[in-house]
Amino acid sequence: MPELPEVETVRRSLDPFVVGRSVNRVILDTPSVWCGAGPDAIAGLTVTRSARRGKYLLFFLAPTHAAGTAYWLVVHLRMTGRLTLQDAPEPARKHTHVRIELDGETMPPIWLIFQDTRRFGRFSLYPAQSADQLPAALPRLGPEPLEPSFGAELLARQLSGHSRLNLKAALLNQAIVAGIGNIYADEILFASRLSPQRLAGSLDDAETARLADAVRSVLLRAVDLCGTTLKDYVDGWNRKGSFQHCLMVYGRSGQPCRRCSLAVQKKKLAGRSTHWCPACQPGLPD
DNA sequence: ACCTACCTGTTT
DNA sequence: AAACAGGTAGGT
Repeated sequence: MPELPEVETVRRSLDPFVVGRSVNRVILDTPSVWCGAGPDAIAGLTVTRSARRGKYLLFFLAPTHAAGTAYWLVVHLRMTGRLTLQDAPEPARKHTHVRIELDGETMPPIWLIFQDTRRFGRFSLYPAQSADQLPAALPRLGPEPLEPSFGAELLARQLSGHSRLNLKAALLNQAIVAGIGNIYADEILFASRLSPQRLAGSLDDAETARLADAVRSVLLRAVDLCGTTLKDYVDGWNRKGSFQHCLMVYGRSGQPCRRCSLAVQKKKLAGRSTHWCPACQPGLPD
């Protein structure tokens, strides 16, 4: 489900409703989804901030007493995870794994519910220094593509150690750029007019600039449209995204390219299904 | 730089 | 029955 635009949309939808509330209790229906410090550690702590790094969603949990320990709660939704809010207590359903009751001082309690059909998603809890310093335990992640500092120069630097990697694999590599997954990698390459088979080391300056621009523009537009709902993805209030109506190549194999009408191709690359237009994205012969 | 495993559900 | 699905960790 969730690439950067979807995770950012979930974060924005949850933030105003969870920040300022404290954890009443945590019900861990599926213990295997929880890593690091145990869920009991956050009882009584207050959510003071949400953040996102790549596809990771983070909540800072501050103690009410100065002597207490603060934590980062780090959530990764992987393929089919959903993090939603419910006004009423929600009984555990088939794929419910975590339920957190949050209390506001004057507001009635609200429930943060984690559901995940495939059970790939994870909650990780780490003792924290400060809300300004993200947990060091996150895997090595490349730059945030929506930060102002991201551009052709930074992308070229990130790609420089991977000249023999094809562009599809490069965009999927979270250590090169954080947050891009299978849908947006294909859409970014289409917008760049670059073949997914091109090698990272083969780009000239103009091509690198086009790629960097497309990374930003595609992800920004997808955030504006609240992400892509193919099947499972919804935001914190069960609302679907609408970027699925804007897809140019992903999921369109055999259909005419929306720019030139030639049939969109599909093949497995970097272990993932990859969609591209052979006319708009000329590259190596197959 | 690749492969498989992790899971369940849906599509071919 | 087999392939496939928004992702990543861990193996070779």
